Amino acid sequence: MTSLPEKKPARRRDAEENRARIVAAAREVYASAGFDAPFDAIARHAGVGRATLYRNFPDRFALGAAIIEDDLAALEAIARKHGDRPDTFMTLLTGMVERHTEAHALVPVLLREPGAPALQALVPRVTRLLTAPLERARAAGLVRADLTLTDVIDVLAMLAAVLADDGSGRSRHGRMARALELLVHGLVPRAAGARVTSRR
Amino acid sequence: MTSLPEKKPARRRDAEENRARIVAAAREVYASAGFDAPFDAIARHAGVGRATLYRNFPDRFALGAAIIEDDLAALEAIARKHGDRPDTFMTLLTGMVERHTEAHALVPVLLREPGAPALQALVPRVTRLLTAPLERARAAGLVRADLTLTDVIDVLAMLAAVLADDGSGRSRHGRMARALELLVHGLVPRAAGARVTSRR
DNA sequence: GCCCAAGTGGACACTACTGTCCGTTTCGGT
DNA sequence: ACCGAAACGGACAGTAGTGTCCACTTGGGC
Repeated sequence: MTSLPEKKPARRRDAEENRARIVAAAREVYASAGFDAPFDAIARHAGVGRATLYRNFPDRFALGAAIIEDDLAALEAIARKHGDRPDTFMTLLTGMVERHTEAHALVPVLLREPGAPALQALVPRVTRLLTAPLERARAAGLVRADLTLTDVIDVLAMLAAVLADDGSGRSRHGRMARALELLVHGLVPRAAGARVTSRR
Repeated sequence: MTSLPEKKPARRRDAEENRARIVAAAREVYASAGFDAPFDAIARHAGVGRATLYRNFPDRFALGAAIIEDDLAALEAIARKHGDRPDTFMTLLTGMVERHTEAHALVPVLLREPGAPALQALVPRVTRLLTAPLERARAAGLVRADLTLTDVIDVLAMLAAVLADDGSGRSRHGRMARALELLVHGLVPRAAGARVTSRR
């Protein structure tokens, strides 16, 4: 069903270029103005008309999906390259922080969008990317034994939360790195017996 | 300057009631529809006209500030009650999770809003609430020695991030508690030497 | 019980964004 | 170089939210 070679009607070169420019522009605009940024602003920033944008991406979710797909591909490449090593999981986590995080931060934000069919299609791919590395990291004792995939999604959401500019002048990268550090090692000292006494 | 007793022009009873109803409604609407929820929806949910809402709160930030002020007062009471105990800091953190978190979650979200004069006025109050307990917790070794106030604000933002409904059916409370647990104890096992090798 | 100031909420004009339509331009095969 | 198809982008009408105005209602001092 996916192997029909005669399915390509041959895209025009300029159309392909425009598509790429739009995705790049969307990256920047989403990063600076948030995911709710006016569609129009993205078109203007990309130097195309709004109609062109709509022709390529029916709605903002499709556009978000395109961005995420790029990043997902990059992360999958990292995972492939690192193979079965038990620290692949941590590498993926830090990889998201390392290579500037606006777009990756969309992953958790968008995955929990209810009415976004284009995005739900990506969920299994994210699952596939993370499941095996997480399992191996757990087996090797690099992460706590009770850490689930759901936890990881939430962790990504938490990391995304510190992306918003707080006017403190600290770079996004610096804040992300610090947040990851806090998350990985926890708020309490390693040796301390402090615990969360949420109910007696 | 604040001690003029003749400054009260005597509010009317029904006006006071409406104001309270609006704040309560805003709590629910913000929680379920997010901080960007239409002002109109809040008015309708409170059973008042939009003009009444605007008369009480010139913009959504003033309304947000009113909500936060309530919660802040509650947390200040907790802090006062716990006095100098070194675990007051953790109690404040868990307190936010315990007593349903929609509104408290606004704290970090709103504190980093750039154009929100009504909110910036609350910053020193938040600072005052947290500084001493944090210091005492650090001194007692209950939290890591390098934990700063800025970190704590980011932690609050991170906790807020898991409030968004993810459709998983897990309760907000449950997710918050889990997120706090992860944050407090970290992703790596207590004994493990795993570290974030973000740059070699 | 009366009256006026305080308070109310529906109506209105305004703005920002959305999504589509259509006349014009550009690509690429011949 | 020519031509048809593909792609473009400005223009347009529709919609949702905002903030204000004003004729009407209500509380509370007298």
